[in-house]
Amino acid sequence: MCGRYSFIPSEKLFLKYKTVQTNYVFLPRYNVCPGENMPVVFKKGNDNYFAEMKWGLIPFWAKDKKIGDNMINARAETIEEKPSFKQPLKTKRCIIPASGFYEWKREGKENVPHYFSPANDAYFSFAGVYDIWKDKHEQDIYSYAIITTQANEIVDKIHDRMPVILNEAGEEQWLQNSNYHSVLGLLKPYDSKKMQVYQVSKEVNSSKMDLAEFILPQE
DNA sequence: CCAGACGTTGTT
DNA sequence: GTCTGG
DNA sequence: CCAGACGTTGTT
DNA sequence: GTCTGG
Repeated sequence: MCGRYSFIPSEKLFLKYKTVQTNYVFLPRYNVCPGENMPVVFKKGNDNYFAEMKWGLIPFWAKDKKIGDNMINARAETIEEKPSFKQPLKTKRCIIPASGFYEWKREGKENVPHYFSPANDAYFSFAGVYDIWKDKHEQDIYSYAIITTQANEIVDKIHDRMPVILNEAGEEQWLQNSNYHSVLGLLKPYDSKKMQVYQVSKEVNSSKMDLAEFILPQE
């Protein structure tokens, strides 16, 4: 899945993604929810840029932008076949930087949130696709979906799906405007030794709250 | 041919 | 049960 | 992803 | 826009 994540900005972002620096204002976020506007890295020409995009991919041909509410994730296993994702896969690949992500473990009637974060790095690079939709004023609306894959050994204890996370070598390959067949191999579960997990407060379940304590281990 | 969908997740 | 809002 | 709503009328 | 189902 991947329906919530965190994003704690730092100067490292510009170095890591070799982006052209802009006036983009980054705010620390501990509970990013579907539908929100968040920074995403994409390539334009030979340069990488940050752009603010809405989480939930609205296909360029959509008549109603609400279709994007259902497009927060794209399954790696079927992304090539899906009308909403096949064209973005070819020409509109992007990276969503994240400090960590949440997955819920179903325990009877309870949903128990767990937080996954990098063991060493500052950020995860989620593999994503985006699209550009025009609203009634011909304004470009950018939106994105996070690609998911089967869980690795550490995530599998909590949940059976996880976001595709790119390693350093994969990041630039994914953004490059190359034949998409050559990057499909990147859509694999991440090395579980490069991440950690712990249970966190159920307060994160409420999308209305966004507190730094959400990413701390629950005692 | 036209009409209608276009998605993932989890749960049953 | 299913949709909407965050 | 989870939480919360899910409806209409008339009156203030 | 493009595919599927009827």
